[in-house]
Amino acid sequence: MEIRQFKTLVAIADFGSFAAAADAVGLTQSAISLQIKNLEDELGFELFDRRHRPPMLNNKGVLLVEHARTIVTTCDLVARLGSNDDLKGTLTFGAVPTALAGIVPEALATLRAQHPNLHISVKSGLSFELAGLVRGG
Amino acid sequence: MEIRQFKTLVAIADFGSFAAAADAVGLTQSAISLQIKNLEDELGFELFDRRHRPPMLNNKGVLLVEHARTIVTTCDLVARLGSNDDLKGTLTFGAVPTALAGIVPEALATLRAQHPNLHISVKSGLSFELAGLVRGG
DNA sequence: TAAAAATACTCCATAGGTATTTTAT
DNA sequence: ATAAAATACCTATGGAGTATTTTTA
Repeated sequence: MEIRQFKTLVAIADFGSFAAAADAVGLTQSAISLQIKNLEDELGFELFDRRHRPPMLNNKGVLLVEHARTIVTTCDLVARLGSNDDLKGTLTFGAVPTALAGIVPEALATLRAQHPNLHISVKSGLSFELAGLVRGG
Repeated sequence: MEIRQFKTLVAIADFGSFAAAADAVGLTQSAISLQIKNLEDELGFELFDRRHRPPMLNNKGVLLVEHARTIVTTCDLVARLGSNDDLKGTLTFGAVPTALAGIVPEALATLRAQHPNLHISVKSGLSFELAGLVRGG
């Protein structure tokens, strides 16, 4: 289980195909294919329905994407711990209900504690709805 | 940033020293030392106060341990998704006629295929009627 | 002075790339 | 017929081990 695999999985969910995700994360399609295969092998179950092209997330896949988002988000947060320069302005982000009820509150508290001058706005919605909002700016 | 580094970090926090953590995660002390060094290099700040022996978590280190716990916990959760037993019991849900004729049949088929032990009951009705049923339990 | 961590080096596992084949639309 | 994923093969990066040196309690 590697963070890079989770980032890839999230990218696939957000961009709709292995190839598009490859482009998004700056790797080749075959690398993405292998990452997912290895992840599936390690977990012991499939994440995609391969009878479709591009492969479609199955229900366990969808579930896993949510957890992957948690992990990737936390990593991003961690990566920003170094820059002490205080953030200002407004941050808007979306979260699926599972995340909202899960890690978001605590993450929000941490974020607020570290950046008192940052105004935070949270949108709730399902993955595809959020993706739409992002596309629309 | 690697999951293994976060596991190691948590182990150090829990066991009190690099050497003890090495033992806990089944690696050598030098491997632990390198993992932490690489993590610190990537993040751009130190996690430990080296003037103590064993090194002591500094305040950023303590903060990071919390995030590391989030990540490690989520990974453990993910690893257990495979052994998730099938849903049992009864699921009752309502659908408006349009949905009943549209996406419901296929969704139902999928759901039945994935959870053979789940009994599914469907109520038909208009939105406000269904809302009433939900309120009434 | 005795622990624990850091360093130097070596080896090997594996992630990713290129090229190709397979598959679903 | 075409676009996308899977597969095969190769290379190089870096993670972990052993042995040793440095450090602080």
